[in-house]
Parts: sequence; C-alpha cells; structure tokens
Amino acid sequence: MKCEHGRDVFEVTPTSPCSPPQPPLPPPLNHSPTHTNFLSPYLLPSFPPSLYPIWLAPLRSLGRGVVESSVAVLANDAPPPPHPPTHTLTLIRTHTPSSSQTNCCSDSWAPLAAPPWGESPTDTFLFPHILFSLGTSAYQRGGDAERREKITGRPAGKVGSPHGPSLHPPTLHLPPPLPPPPPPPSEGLTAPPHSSSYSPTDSLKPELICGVCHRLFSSASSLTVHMRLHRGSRALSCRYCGKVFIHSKRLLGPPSLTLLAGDENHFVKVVDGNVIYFCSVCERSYMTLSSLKRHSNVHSWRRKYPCHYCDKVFALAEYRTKHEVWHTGERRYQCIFCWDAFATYYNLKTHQKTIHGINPSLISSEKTANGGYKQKANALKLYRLLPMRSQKRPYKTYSDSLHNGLLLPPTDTPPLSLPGLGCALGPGDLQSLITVSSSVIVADNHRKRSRDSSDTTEEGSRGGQDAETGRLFHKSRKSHSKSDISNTKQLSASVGSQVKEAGPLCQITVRIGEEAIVKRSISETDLRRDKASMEAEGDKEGNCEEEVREQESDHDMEDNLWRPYYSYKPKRKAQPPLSTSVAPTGIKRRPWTNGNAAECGTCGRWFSSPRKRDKHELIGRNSSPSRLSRRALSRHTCPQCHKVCKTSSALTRHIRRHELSSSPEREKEDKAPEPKTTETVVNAVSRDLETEKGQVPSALSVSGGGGIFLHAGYEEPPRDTVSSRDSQQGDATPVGYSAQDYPLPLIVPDSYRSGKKQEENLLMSSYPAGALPFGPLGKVMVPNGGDLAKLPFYPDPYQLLYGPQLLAYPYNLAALPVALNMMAPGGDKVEPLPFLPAIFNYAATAGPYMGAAPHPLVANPTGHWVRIEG
DNA sequence: GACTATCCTGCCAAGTCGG
DNA sequence: CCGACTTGGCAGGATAGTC
Repeated sequence: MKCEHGRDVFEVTPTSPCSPPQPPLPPPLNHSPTHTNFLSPYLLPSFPPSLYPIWLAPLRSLGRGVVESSVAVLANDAPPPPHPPTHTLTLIRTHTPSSSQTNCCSDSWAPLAAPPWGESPTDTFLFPHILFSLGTSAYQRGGDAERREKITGRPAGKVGSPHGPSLHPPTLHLPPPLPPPPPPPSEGLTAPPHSSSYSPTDSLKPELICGVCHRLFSSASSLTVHMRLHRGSRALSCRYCGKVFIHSKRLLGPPSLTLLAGDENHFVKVVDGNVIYFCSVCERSYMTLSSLKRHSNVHSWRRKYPCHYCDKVFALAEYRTKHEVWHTGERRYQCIFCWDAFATYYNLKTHQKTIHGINPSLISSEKTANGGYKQKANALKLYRLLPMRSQKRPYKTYSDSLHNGLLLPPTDTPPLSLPGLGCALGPGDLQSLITVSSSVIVADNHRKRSRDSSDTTEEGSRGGQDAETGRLFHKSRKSHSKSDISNTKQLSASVGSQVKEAGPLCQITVRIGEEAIVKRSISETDLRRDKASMEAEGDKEGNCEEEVREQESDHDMEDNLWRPYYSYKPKRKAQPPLSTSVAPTGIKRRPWTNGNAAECGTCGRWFSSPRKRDKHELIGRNSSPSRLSRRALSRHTCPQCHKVCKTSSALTRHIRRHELSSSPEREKEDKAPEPKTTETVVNAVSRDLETEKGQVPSALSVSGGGGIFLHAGYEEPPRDTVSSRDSQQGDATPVGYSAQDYPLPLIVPDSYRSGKKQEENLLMSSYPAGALPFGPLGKVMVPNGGDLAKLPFYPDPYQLLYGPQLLAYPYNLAALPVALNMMAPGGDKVEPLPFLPAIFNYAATAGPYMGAAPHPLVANPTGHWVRIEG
C-alpha cells in the first residue's frame, strides 16, 4: 500500500527523508506486504498474546485503522474488561500522511499513558491520531457508507468523538485487496461527518432510513441488515470484510455478545481472487473462516476443553481428543498389512517403515503450503482408522455453551486479586490478570447426558466424558478424573467402584490472565491425613494405588499450568515439499531380528528388547501423558508387570489382582514375552466382545465382486475378559489359520487393542453381531434402521481386493498395487495404477517374494502393472 | 537422534437452529 | 425441509521438549 507520495505506509524507515527521526521503537514490524495488521504481537512484547482478545483487540483494530486510513477511530463495542490488566501500552505507531513534501508522511509512536478504559470520565482517550472511545460507537473511517456500515454497523456520520479532534486525513489509504467503492458525495473524507451532521437527508428515500436510529443507508439491503441490530440479533460481522460469521440465531445469550467479539478480530485479504483470512492477533492466514475461528480460540481461550482424565485443558477439542487417547489406550491406527494397531499415526508410520518397508507419507496425501492437508486424488491409505471407542457425542450448541456459564470470560467470575501468585510468573506474566475463584466440589455421580439416554454405560460411568457435561462440571472434574483414571487405566476388573467416595473438598482455580490456569483441588483427606494415614486410607479404598499415585502426581503438578505446556508461537514457513523421487533404499527390515523385540501393550510400539518395552510401559502406566509425570517411580514395583504402587498394601492388592485375573495365557506372556513375528501379528484382533457374547469373531473377507462383508473367521475358546487384552498381543494367531491362510484385515469395531477392554466391550456391544454390511458412505448398515447407523465407522475407502498374499513375509510385491487398490479411478475397466517403487521402500531388484503370486500380475517393462487375464 | 505430546490448518461431515 | 452456521474429526506433518 502506498501513500499519496508513493511511500509504503508499512515502511518504518527512520533514515528516510519522509520520516522524522524516530524514537526508540519496539521490534520492527513485519514488512511483508501480506501483513497488513499494524500492531503485531511483536510490538507489544509485554503483553501475553492471549490477552489481546480481551482488551487489545480494539487497539489492534485501531492499529489497522491507522495503517489503512490514517484515521484511528475504532474501538470495540465490547466494554472493557472489568478488571483490566495493569499493562501499560507504551507505544502505538501511527501513520500520518501529510501534504508537506518534506514530511510527506510519518510514522510516529504515540505513548499510551494508561489503559484505555475507566480512567477518564468519558472513557475516551485521545492521542495523536488515535482516539479510543470505548464503550461507545466508534469506528474506522474509510470506504463508502456501505462498506462502513458493514464494517462497523455504525452510522457513517458519527465518526469521531465530541471530545476529540477531527481525525480525518486528507487522503485515504485502502488496502489493494479491498477495492474502494466509489464513495458517495456525503462520504467525502475532506468533509468529516459529525454526529451533528448525521441526519436524514432529503435525497434519501425514507425507506432507507432506519426508523429507530435514523441512520441512513444507501440500499435497502443494508438497511435490512442493519435492522437486525435493533431486533436484538446483532450481526457479529467482521469489521473489515463484513462477513457475518455468527448467525444471529445462535446468539442466544444476549448479554454475552461481547464474548464473541474476539472472533471478530480478523481481517481479510483477497489474493488472486481467494479470500484469505488473517488473525488479528498473530497474523496467521487461513483459507477458510472456519479455520480462523477455530484458531482464534488459541488466543482467546474462550472455550476450553479440559481433559476428562487429567487436569490439562486444551484450546481445541481435537487436541483434547488426541490427548485423551493416551489415557484410554485406544489404538485406532491399524496396519492393513498385519492388522497391528497403534495408538498414533507416528507409531503406525514407524511400524510400516520398519516392518513393511513402506512409507505411507509418500502416497497418502499432500500438505498445502499453509500446513493444511489435502488428500490426493488417488491417495492410498495403508491403514485403517478404527472407530473411536467412545461414540461421537452430539455437538454442543451455543445455547448450551452459554447457558452453562463456563464459556463466559473469566472476568465473569468475581475475581480476587492475588498478587502473591505473581512470584511464580515471569516478568510479563506479572502484569497479567490474576483471578482466583474457588468452588466447592459437589460429588455428582448421577450426571448423565441429557441427550442420549442410551449412553449409560461408558458415558455414565465416566461422568465428565461428555464435553458438554464436562464443561458444566469441569470444576469438579478432578475428583472424577481420578476415578476415571482408575477405571480406564488400571482397574478394568473393578468397574463397579468407579467414583471415589471422598471427592475433593474444594478446588481453587487461579487464572493468570488468559495465559494460564492453575488448578488445585483440596480434598478432605489432604487436609486431615498425614502420610501414614494416607497409607491406611489407601488400604481402605478400593482402587487406591492409582488414586494415591494420582494424588502424588497432583501435588507434583500443583504449580504447573493447567493448560498444555507449549506456548503459542508464530508459525514457521512451510517447508519445501518433500520430493517424491526418493531413491529406493531397499527393504528395511526390523532392526532387531534377534527375537528379542517386544511390543508395548498399550500403544503398540515395538522395542528392541523387552526391557525397553517394560520401561516404556512403566512410564506410561505411572504417568499421565504429560512429561511432567514421566519421572520414574521405584517404590513397590510389581514383579509381574512392573507397575509401581505407592504403598505396600496397594502393591499387595495389585498382585492379588494379578492372581485373580490372570489367565494361563497371561501368565505365559508375562513370563516370556514372545517377540511378535510377522506371522503372529497378522491376526492380532480383539475377540473379547465376541467371546463374551458367545459369538465367533468376525473377519473381513473378500467377495469376488470386490464387495466387503464380514464372516465368521475362527473360533476361539472363551477367554477371561481381564486377560483378553494381553492375550491379543502375544498369542494372536487364530486357531485354524496358518500363515498362508489368513483372513483379510478386519474392520471389526473391536479389532484394535486397548487397555480398557471393559469399556470397549460395553460400548462395542452396541454393534450388531456378525456381519456388518457397509453402506455407500461407509456407515454400518443396520438392517432395521437403528441408531447404529450413526455409529462412526471409517472404512477404508479402498476396498482390499486382495490381501492374503501380502501378509506373509516376504511380501508379494507383484500383488501390492492391486492389494492396495491402486486402481485408476472411474470407468468400468479397472486398471492398476503405476507401481512406484519409491513409494515403497523396495528396490526394484529386491524381489523378496519367493513364491508365486496368487494373482497373476507381472510387471511390464514400462513399469506399469498389467493384469493377465486367464 | 529418537521419541512423545502437542500444535497446525485445509477439508469435510454432522449437528444445530430458525425460517 | 432447507440453508446458514457451528463444531469437531481427519489428515499428516511440524514442533518443542525430553530422554
């Protein structure tokens, strides 16, 4: 953007003849032309970024106004926070166009002596070129009336404040992406409208005048939009693009409109016809408004997503979901070659690289320059994403969220200044808002989801599992989270005793601005127990060892932040795209071939030795996913599973539980963990559900026409439920199957392993027994049209036409493209896609397959695979 | 360097809500 | 029922921190 003299208004050039000598400046602006935001976080180093949405957003918007139009009259309609931080915004850069040749335009830094609220009787602060008019109608001057109406929802004539000087520059700088429509004559910038001048004019039709506020509109549509404001459904539109992204119907909490103001703080640019949304806080760009809105919560923390099992809280629900996988032990990523399931994509990828020599990242998708994900047209999925163990919960609504009050800003809670806590904070944090609230925990073991009455098994027991319920009771979650952990992590055998009898007495939540939340709970036992009594208490309580450990962990973490550890950092530039021309590197075999490999029973990771596996499992068992709890515990270690109990009595109980629950298979595995060979892992499927229900497990088979259906795979004697999880891992080869006679990979809901078989079975029992037909969208088809049709079921979009020939090592490379369904899309004639050796880490000459290909495929000299008919 | 846990963002499906 | 809108899952990689 150039000023009238051709000077880039974004440039800060102290030596420029256009600019006078500048005072010491904050860190330089990002001069990238893509950054039109003015007040970047780098300019305000003393402000925690997440505080911006609270009260800096108006300033930031102001800054933008300064940049774009040299008129800074913009403030949020949102009232200032009742308890503003003690920050002092020191400098605000303003750009002042001038008609003077010697000083055609200048950037200056206006000191802001005080926070822009509450200290002036008029709530108005005036600085050079800057006007803060909080709580009143203020807006940015620029563009025509239509645009301004969209932007501000304010009359065009009310620019400025009666308390302030005229703030209308001789020129108007608009960003190139927003072509300025021709301003109406009444909008002349040289004739700054004033409130007094804002009156219906004779030239306008009466129907274009708001009957309520007598505001003028250039079109009937503008008036229609405007009238929404008077109907109480204020359109929360972007100041800059006018896009309304919160439907007025959703705004069910009328006084809380300001809550959503933070979402407005973005601006848009049009690049090559594409609208790009920029976050006003961190200037990240987004292709979709949805992404931006999702991102905005990272700054505002307007919504918080606490983990149901620990005290962490996340800004995005997805983060929490991924995090909770570590609590539940779900292993949703199932390798299609060997059916082995893994907790994370990372583990799966590592597995496929090392075991199968396949790099799925080269064939599955591509990333956009922005870090997004775009699936290739012919992307292959070398794994199955098994359904979530817990059913999808109904989405929350705004009304729900607002009603429960926990989405209210922290200032809604009567804050209590607690300066003493500042000692634990950094210098910047010292200036943050610190509030303390406490709440008495009321044990509520009867929480139920209101929407899904059928969800009484897992959800009912987990209490706060439901996100909505979780918000409602998040202050009391801690007590339940402990019991949850007891349930989910360790105590599958004691489903009945899930809720601790004595919950925390009260809980103190310390909020440090929006940067951190320190959450502590004080239980009654904490108040009265000493160590000895705690131990005795632990003996009384049923599931105490985990409980005690959790308490200990709690104490260790008492001063740690409640939210995740990573601070939000500016996005790095996307890395250059990875070249797909990877030279074949030959078959990568398992680096440990001495038979000592061991697999983690929880996450599926492989370790070169059982010792390492045990260490890994020990860490996993005795810590939350947090690294903070990764410290090793050495007291009262179970000789069987190396689980560490805090007390000897807890260990005794734990060992007793081993004795009660262990099956011969379990004992066998515990004593001699067999390394998993390729043959033994191929049928690592869960059979608990079927076993419990007296049914044979299902296995995926292949019909001649390529359809997928399930059929009874093999029979197995009933197993002990408790030991079933472990039994999957070491002794997974089904009876009656040889290495050459494997069933195809499964899409059986319970086919992934988890450390929580009890809950899985409870949940998965909702799946119909036997064959599970799939509809065209991949959903389970329920014959009688029940709710099961809504069960999330993620089929492999590429039906496995062939598979058994791949299972045994060495793999049949010839059949790989077909087995992976590397078929050209469309048309009746299905042709295999070209085989790309680089995709798989097989050298072209490796040829590990020794036997005859079950399917008559050969590689032709052109590198394409052809089917030999007949 | 390997690994863990969290973060990122485009895309999309599903749910919500009011007309 | 429909459309606008919100919400959250998925994807696969990035990243910071730990070992």
